[in-house]
Amino acid sequence: MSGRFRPHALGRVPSAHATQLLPMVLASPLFEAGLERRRLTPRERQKLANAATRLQLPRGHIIYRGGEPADSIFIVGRGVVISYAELASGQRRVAGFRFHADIFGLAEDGRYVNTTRAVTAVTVFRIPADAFTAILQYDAGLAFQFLCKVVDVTRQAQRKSIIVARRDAVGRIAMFLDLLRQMTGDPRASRIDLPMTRTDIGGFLNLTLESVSRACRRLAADGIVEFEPRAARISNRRRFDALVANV
Amino acid sequence: MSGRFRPHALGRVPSAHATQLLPMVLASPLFEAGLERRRLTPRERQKLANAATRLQLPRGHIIYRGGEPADSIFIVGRGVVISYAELASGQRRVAGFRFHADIFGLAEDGRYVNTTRAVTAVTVFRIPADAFTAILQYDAGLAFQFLCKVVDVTRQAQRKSIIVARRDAVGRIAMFLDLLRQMTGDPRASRIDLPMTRTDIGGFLNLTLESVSRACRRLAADGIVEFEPRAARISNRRRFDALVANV
DNA sequence: CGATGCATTGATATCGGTCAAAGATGGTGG
DNA sequence: CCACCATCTTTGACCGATATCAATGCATCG
Repeated sequence: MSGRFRPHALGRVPSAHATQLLPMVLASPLFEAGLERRRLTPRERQKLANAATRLQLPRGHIIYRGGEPADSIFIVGRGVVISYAELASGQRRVAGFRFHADIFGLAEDGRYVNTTRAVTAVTVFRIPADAFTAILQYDAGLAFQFLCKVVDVTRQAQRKSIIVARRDAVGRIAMFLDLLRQMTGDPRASRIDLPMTRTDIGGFLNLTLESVSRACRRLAADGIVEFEPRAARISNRRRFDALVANV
Repeated sequence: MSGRFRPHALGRVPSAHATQLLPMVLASPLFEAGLERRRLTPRERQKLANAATRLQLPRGHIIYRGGEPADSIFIVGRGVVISYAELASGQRRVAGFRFHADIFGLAEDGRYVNTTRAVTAVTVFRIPADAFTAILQYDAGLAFQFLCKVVDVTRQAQRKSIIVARRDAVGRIAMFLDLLRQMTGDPRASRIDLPMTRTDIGGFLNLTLESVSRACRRLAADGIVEFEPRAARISNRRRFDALVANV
């Protein structure tokens, strides 16, 4: 989707939050031609580490709330973080989950958009927005890494919109598991970590927690996915893939 | 949502572009001071016009299909364009609608992601991607305009996700009308153009065309919105706003 | 070991999907 | 200018799936 020419719509954008602009720039045809795979060098890693504060947070800890002034960006070191908007009705629209090496804390109009909470005990690195901007300006390599990250944001937003468009709860759960598998580990792995609650999953998929529970039980009853306390295991790959592809 | 560090996910992107544009964006005064409203100057307009081809297309014309090699970007001059993905099932997931001055034709891996079609008779301007890139690199003003546009993309994607999360068809239609009003005209106007079909609206809202029709009729029966052939008129502002806000 | 949050299961109601058919609209060509 | 045809819209009947309300079971952590 695309709006009209409305420069003022940007509002006041502190420099750090300019980073939000970049994903779209990258998604544009300008950059369509080619980048090879690349990893952080020790030097780049060190640069980031110097600017960062390491935080150890317990499960359930609120990292920031939507609407608060945004002065830092965060990178997940270990654990899982959930990002959600709280609606007037009290319902929570879950925007997504953040895993190892994911960046979060992008802002709009100088304030955080969503609330983020530690799903598990987590280690996160906090980097002041201005320091982060400064690093990116003088380190093309890091800037590039960052661009890769934010492009992923749009990609996953698209994927989410396709998942939620499905009507059947079972299909949504299957696609959700598939999404998690792709984000957190080996895309061909059969075991998938599920540290979040049914409520959180429901918030992401627009389902009630009861529907999530029933859909999971049905997948188990049909011999497609086994559920362990905080994980899922695909027991029938063929039927699982068929379910996921059935869009 | 944010993915993991997967540089290769971008596909093949010439590093030259990424490294040049990023510092430029970050270094620009835009992100230091906040931005005031700004319009295309005659010179900027001329620059774009020189690079563009003007196309007159009839209603229903397919501008490009998802998967085709992407070599140009487009700007809507007059009329409305729809952007959608065709799923394996034959269903269409409508990503959004493009109006006057909207840019579309963003690509992934060198190919268009969605299919775009003229909802009405349209005038669109086609600009080769490389020419467009060149202009942006040497014209910070235009680059800024472009950034404003693409920021709008994320903003609207978020809004769509909230709309689709609603369960009631009537509420979704109301929010959709509200969205259209904000995009196409005076946000306080009571009359809203509706050039797209019920099927197209349903594709956007994840509803069948019958459900769209019923929801519209219900809004009419309740005296909240009147529907004319290709437009809607809000007859009870208070109740309409309450419906929209009831998220 | 008790308490608290989370998951499961059941009964019922509601809402949108599906199938079907008729009605309105707009565009085209005679 | 009018008639016809294609497309879009409205309306109805029925069904199925999920939300909702309610209660029980289960694990995890002090």
